[in-house]
Order: sequence, then structure tokens, then C-alpha cells
Amino acid sequence: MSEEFRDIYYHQPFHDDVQSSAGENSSTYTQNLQMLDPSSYMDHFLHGSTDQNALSRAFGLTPSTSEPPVVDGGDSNKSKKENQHKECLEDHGDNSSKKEAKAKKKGEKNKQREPRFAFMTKSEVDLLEDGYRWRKYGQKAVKNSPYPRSYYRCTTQKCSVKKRVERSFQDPSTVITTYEGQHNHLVPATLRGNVGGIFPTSMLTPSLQLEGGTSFHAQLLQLHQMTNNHLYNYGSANNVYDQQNLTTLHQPQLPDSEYGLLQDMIPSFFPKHEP
DNA sequence: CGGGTTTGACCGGCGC
DNA sequence: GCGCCGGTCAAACCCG
Repeated sequence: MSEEFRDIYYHQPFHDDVQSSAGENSSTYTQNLQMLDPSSYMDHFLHGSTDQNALSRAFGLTPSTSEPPVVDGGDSNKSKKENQHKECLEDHGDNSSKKEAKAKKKGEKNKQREPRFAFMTKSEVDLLEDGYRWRKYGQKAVKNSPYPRSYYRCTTQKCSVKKRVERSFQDPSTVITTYEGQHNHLVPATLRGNVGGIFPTSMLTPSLQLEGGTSFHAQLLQLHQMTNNHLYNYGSANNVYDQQNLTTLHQPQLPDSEYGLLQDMIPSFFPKHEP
């Protein structure tokens, strides 16, 4: 299961003025990047990680020999559940007899487990913009939490990426976003008149860049896709966000070798140190 | 009218 | 076998 939830980030933007729509508001910018203390919810995701560990893992640089990335003594139950639910996933069956479809699927061991990628963001807005378009397909109450969990699917046809969004019940200001799967397409051309989030980077408009949650998420996602998966190429070399956008990003402390590599890959993710 | 959201029902896997 | 649980479906609804 540690493979499913391999990356958790904690993103804490500023909040000056907050409105109610994911786009305009969280007019925040990234101020700090750190791992969240293991909460009960997240226990099965990560445990006692440090910034460096987290980031290293995030970039797929975790030395395979060192600490187990995501281990929690008591997560056996959870992990089973996670696995189990994985197996329930996926069925776009539009046919009338759902049961049959599911039965078939079941028989066909259609249990591919998509990689997951989760991070936490301090935001008043639940649904952080990442450049993609999502359709909500469900909402469930979260056990032991007053906050519901929402389920979204990428609206692009043939793209089965999903994401879950829920608010941490321990820190209601924190939103936990879990992506599942890989987009097999580029970011939709327009999003509120802008190029949304992640990829066609050089096109980002200043206004969008200032949406801290957006660009940060975008970059994390991009990072994840680039480092952990080689199936998709979004033109990494030229993906350079305006440096201003992330100047306050907490600079990760990585070994020079790793840091240099990452800097090459995502320059904007590692803003130059300017005191 | 098309696309998104809401929400109760349903499903399959566990654990007891 | 039953109940719980997380996840999904899909009809009804909403909205631009």
C-alpha cells in the first residue's frame, strides 16, 4: 500500500482574501512546504517523515534501501481496505444491468491499481484548481470526521484519472487531495479563460500564477508525473513558471546530487535562494 | 439543452 | 451470514 500513497505533501499557502470559488480566491501563494505531522487519518500514508524524506520520495529519489517510505505499524487493516477498494474501482459501465457488468469485471480481474499521489494543502477551498476539469461523481461521509469526502473524475474522455478531496478533521484548514491515475492527455485548453495549471507552462498568465494553490498543485503533479512515470511527456525542459510565483517556497534540503537533478527538471520548484 | 452537482441506493470486500 | 465501509452509480436536479 505504501506504493499507492507514495507521496504526501503539505502545502501551506497564504490567505489574504478568501472568497468561495476555487479559482479566484485562495489568492494565496506558497509560503511553506513541509510535511504534516502524521495525523490519524494520514497514519497509513506516512509516518514521521521529514521534509527531506518527503520530498525525496516525492521525486522518486528515495534510496530504496533506506527507511520504508510509508509504514505504520497498525496500517494492515487500512492497507487491506485500500487494496480492497482498489479492486472495486473502475466500471464505467453504462449498460443497464450493472450487476452483470460488475460480475464480469470481477471475473476478469480488472484490478489494475493506479498509482496514487496525495498531498495536503492549507486552503479554504476544497477543490483546488490544477488545470484539469473534474466532474464530481460522489460524496461520502468520512468516518470520524465531520467533513465529507468528494470524488471527482477527470471529464476528459478516455481519461480515468480520479481524485478525492476531503478536509482534514484534525486541521480543518487543511485539504487532502488524492490523485489516482495518470492523465493521458494534456491540460484542457482553457480554464476560465486561462491555461490552467500544470503543463503548457509558459502560457500561464500572471493571474493564474498567483493562485498559489493552483500552481503549486500543478507543479507537484507535474513533478510526480515526470519523476515517477515516463509515459507522459509534457515538455518538461521548458516548463518554467515565473520565478516570482514560488519564491517563498520553502527550499527543500536535498543532497546536492539530487537537488541539482531536480533543479534541472523543475527549475521553478526550486527557487534560487535569494535572501 | 448540455454539462455539472447532489444524493440515496447499490456493490464488493472484510471482519466478526 | 450479517453488518460495516469505502467507493461508485445514476436519476433528479440545478444552472448558465
